[in-house]
Amino acid sequence: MRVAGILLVEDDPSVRTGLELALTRQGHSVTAYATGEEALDHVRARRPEIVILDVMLPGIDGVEVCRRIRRLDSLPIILLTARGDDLDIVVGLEAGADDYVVKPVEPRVLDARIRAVLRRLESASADRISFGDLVIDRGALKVTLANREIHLTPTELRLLLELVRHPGQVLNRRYLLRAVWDHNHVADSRLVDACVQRIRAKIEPVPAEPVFIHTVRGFGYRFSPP
Amino acid sequence: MRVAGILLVEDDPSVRTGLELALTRQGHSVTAYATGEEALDHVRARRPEIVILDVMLPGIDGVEVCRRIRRLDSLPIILLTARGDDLDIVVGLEAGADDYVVKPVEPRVLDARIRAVLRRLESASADRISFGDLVIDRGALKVTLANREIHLTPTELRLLLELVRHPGQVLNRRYLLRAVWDHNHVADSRLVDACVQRIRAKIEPVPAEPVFIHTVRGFGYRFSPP
DNA sequence: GCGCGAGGTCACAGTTCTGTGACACAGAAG
DNA sequence: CTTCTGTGTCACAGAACTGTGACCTCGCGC
Repeated sequence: MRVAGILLVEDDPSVRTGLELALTRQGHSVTAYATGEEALDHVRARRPEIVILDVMLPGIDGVEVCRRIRRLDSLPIILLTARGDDLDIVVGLEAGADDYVVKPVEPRVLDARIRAVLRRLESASADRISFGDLVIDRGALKVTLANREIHLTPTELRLLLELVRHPGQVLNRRYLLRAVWDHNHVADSRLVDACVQRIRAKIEPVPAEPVFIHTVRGFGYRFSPP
Repeated sequence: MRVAGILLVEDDPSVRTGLELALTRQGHSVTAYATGEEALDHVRARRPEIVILDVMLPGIDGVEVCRRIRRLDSLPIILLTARGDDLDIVVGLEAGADDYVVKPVEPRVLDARIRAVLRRLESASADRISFGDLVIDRGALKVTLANREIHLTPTELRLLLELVRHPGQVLNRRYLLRAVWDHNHVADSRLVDACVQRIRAKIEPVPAEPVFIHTVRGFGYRFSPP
């Protein structure tokens, strides 16, 4: 069961307690506050995983709290409100909210929406890209092939990332020199070729018949997953 | 104005045409189909940016289409339906949808929800993280401070990324040794300290009074943006 | 203030990385 | 086939990186 650090902000004590209890039952870890100021302090100090924010708050209202949180962080925010007219929804979402839920809401629906938002965040911020057996973990700066770790040097990794960034496209040597080495090198040098060769030696099962990095004679190299 | 490649799937011709027109007016580029099969073919062939999917479809229903798209790709999906009861919402979201909208829906509300989902996707997959003047471009593996490029060595970059991954949290030396050097080193070594010092020398305006990487005596280091 | 332990700083040697040039090789053109 | 151009391969020297140990400094408890 996933446990998320939820920050709940709701001024009505009975609604707050009810939601807190329900979300805790769903397996979340919840911290609840009644005002926007407290919520902002909590965000600054503790960085919750997700914020659930009532719109009608005393003091700073929910939409404004949402805007201020956005200035601090890009963490997910779900707005919660009794007012469900179209303009409110549009304004709320444009303030940077990820979802807008109209009260009263079934706890399991809210839970499903929380999970949807978190799931999206996770899959999108996944630090790894994979092409068949080849996995590039950009968070850890590691590359694995069929679960075996491959050691790439910084230059090799940069070149590979640059190629991978444009899958299927042919990138010429001049472009790669600029992008990876960022100096305007002599155009005629074995530099790129040598680096490609070193990468191939590490990631291609049969370097002579490349599966990942293909040579396009007269143009450059193309990364295309098998 | 942002232009998104939207795939719209809706069997009712009048609703389909209406939404297509409205979304086009909002600046999106829309392709519309009436059945799930056509939609799946389109996803396979063209990879739209986002899919808006009616639940009640002839043949394969929307929720099932959603599941099958998820097997192909993690692209965002908004479910659209006339049935708005709680169970439907939960089932729809659990099938992998990013949002669930009940018809009839104001076009500008749908637009706002589309933008919210796309915004989340963008900010999460952004290749660059910035903290004040400090910008870490994980795509290009480059770090800039106040627009001046800072050269970090691979080990330094890894350590910085590891610290940045847990903003506000104190990470102890043992953890960092494992995460960055991944061997169980002698605990008492100046290794981590020396590396932190090297990073500070490069990114801290006044290394003696660090703004980014703070020492927490007795525990370790904490990255916290200024 | 004193002493202690934790962290900062530094220089250096061993290691790794990288750009270069020479040459081999392959594919296209004639 | 011959030639020509573009790419693959390799070894090597210079450059960059990194872990280590010694020593210095700071903060804290006494």
